[in-house]
Amino acid sequence: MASLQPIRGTHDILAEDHRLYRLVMETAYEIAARYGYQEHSTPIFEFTDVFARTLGDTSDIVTKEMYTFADRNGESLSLRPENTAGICRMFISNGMTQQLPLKVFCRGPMFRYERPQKGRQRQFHQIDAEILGVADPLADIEVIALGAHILEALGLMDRVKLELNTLGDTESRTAYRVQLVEYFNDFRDKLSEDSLIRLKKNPLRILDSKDKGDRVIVEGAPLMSETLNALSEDFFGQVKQGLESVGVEYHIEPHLVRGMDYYCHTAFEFTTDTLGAQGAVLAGGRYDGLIETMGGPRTPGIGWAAGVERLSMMVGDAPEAPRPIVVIPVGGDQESQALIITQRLRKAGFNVNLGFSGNVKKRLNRANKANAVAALLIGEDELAKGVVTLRDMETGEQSEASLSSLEEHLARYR
RNA sequence: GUGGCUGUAGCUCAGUCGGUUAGAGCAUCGGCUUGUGGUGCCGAGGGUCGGGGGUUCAAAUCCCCUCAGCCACCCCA
Repeated sequence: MASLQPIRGTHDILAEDHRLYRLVMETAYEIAARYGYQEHSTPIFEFTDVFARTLGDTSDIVTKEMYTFADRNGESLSLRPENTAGICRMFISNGMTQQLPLKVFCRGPMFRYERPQKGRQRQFHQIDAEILGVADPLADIEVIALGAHILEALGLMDRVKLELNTLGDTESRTAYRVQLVEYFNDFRDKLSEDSLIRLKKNPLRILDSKDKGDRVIVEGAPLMSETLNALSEDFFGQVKQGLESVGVEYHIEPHLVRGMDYYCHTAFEFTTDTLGAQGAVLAGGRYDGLIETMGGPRTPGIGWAAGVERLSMMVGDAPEAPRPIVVIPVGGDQESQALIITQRLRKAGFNVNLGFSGNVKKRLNRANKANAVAALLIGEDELAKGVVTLRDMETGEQSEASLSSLEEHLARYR
């Protein structure tokens, strides 16, 4: 039994879910295309280093959630836990520096070894939008506006809230970090165990803690906004202003930080309270130093990722499956004719199903279950007259349709 | 990695003071209708009671282990 189950945290995506996922992904893709983003794909696995070096050795994703294994050459490989590192690697590998600014749309499966729960699986799917090569806040504004546009198109805006923060540039963040450590050091005996570790490795993340005790302490912590240098403050100001000018509402969330180390300046997250404990629906930020860290030319970047399963859960209902016209040979002798007609109609652009076996009753029954719009009954009598019987499956009305002009008779079922 | 709840037919679920062949609804298949679906009537098939071990004359029911699902912590999309 164990071997016939899918691996924990993975599942088969059946037809209905696929329709829903496609709706989400296609909507996102089409809108991104309007903004000039083109779809790219990177492999679902990379040298482990691609993720380990970029995500930072403090992130949980790298330290305990990656599927890492040695291939037959002993090379350490990992299934991608997110897409940004891969995109930056693609940018460097393909020498795409001449194509800047580069707007990338991606979609595909990601893998994280986590305990599954609502809105969280070990294999899940993300859509992704990134702009490489634009240091200007206009890029931040565009990328966030794109995210908002997609959420709006999916009808989710009323259940989603945009949280916005800045992490500042390196100078501001370093200064802030010093302040934070100083502040939290006074509460060493009161901080949660996790946060004590964070204090050493990545103090900013204490701000994000859900521990009740921590939260009280965090209340009194100094704010990033107080240590921002002029440049960072100006940058953030432009982002906010730009968002206002295009009508994207946001809420400043001073404690919003990012899990990955490579982020700077703008950090944002569209969150919801409709997905249980999983709040983040579409989240991202600016990562100006990332490509350089990987060994590429100094190239700014900003982007976001969104969980397809999470978006789908919020959208709720899957679109209906396409409704076919069903071709039914009345007897065995008409089967070859039925096949020819079926194929002819398919080539003419109709959605057509040829029932595979059984008498008329069975085939009609199956047509009904397939939610057919119409059935074409092809029997001896019909063929003798050069017609088929066209049955509307909604009304039950039947009429004769001449074989020569079948396409016209069926026009309304297209 | 930690904690709570759950696991009986394809699906949703009954069934536990342990006791003969484990039930229902829906779904499936067949018939009433050998050229006509959706509603009706009749009938049939389908279950290692998640898996393993233990207690017992006897286990779906009690105990232990394990796997999986859900939810939460954690983390994040």
